[in-house]
Amino acid sequence: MDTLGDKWSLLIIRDLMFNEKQYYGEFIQSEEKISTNILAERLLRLETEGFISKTHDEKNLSKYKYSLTSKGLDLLPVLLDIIEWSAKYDENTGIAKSFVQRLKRDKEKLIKEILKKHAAKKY
Amino acid sequence: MDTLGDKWSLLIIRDLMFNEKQYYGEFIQSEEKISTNILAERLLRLETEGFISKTHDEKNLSKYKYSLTSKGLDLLPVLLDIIEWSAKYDENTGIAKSFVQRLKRDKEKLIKEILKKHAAKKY
DNA sequence: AAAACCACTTGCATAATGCAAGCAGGTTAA
DNA sequence: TTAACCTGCTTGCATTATGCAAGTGGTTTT
Repeated sequence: MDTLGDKWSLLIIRDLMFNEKQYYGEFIQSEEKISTNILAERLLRLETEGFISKTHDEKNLSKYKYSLTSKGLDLLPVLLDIIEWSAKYDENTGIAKSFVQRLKRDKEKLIKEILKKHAAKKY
Repeated sequence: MDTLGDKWSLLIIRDLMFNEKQYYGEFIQSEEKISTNILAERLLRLETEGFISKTHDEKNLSKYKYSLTSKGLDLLPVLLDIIEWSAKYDENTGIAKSFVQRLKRDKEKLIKEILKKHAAKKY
């Protein structure tokens, strides 16, 4: 996991996975305040490594839209386990308790649901 | 996950979790070649953050032994999911196929088994 | 046509990492 | 008992990554 072993890559993927973010400007506004040059470099690298893809936004052709590939989406179990761990050990994680509840109750169902949502967004 | 979002911390935890490594010198010999200053700093940080603990080796009191705390052990599901992901997308990962098989078949049982092994080592 | 927006790029300061050597405290061998 | 040795680091310095602020080029909005 050379590509993801840095401070930012996983956060970008988290934003794509759970926070409905798709545009450069949306990542910039994330609470963690990534700087613009790093964001650009990470997006390019994640694309090069096949975790995300970059397309023209169909509603506004001058904008680019980033989305997860299947390789990226397959990180969902990892992210969910990290969330579960964080809910146990990290105080101010900002994740809704109801989400953690669902996660513990039926992770498989939750996974399917999230994947479905992403599949729907593609069209 | 501020503590683990760097190049090395998770690798150290992996070595503790799966590769039976416990001593400074063993981490140094890992294939990834961490440098001594970084290893020292990471071990201290992981200990400070409660992921690992440092004790005197009972068989050789001049040596230190590192081991995972429960907070560290609770990262096991995360690590297993990463392994599962890697087995799918990363060619030369060096993980035994039999292990990945077991992982897919019955992750829960595997988790319990690994935790048991670590519990046994403490005494 | 001017202003604003969006997705970056560039330049430079600061921080993290890599590399090689050194060193302190305990153990073993002579 | 002294010297060599092992272990777990520390130190100094070069290289690389990250942070910050400003700038640029194309597009859209007014």
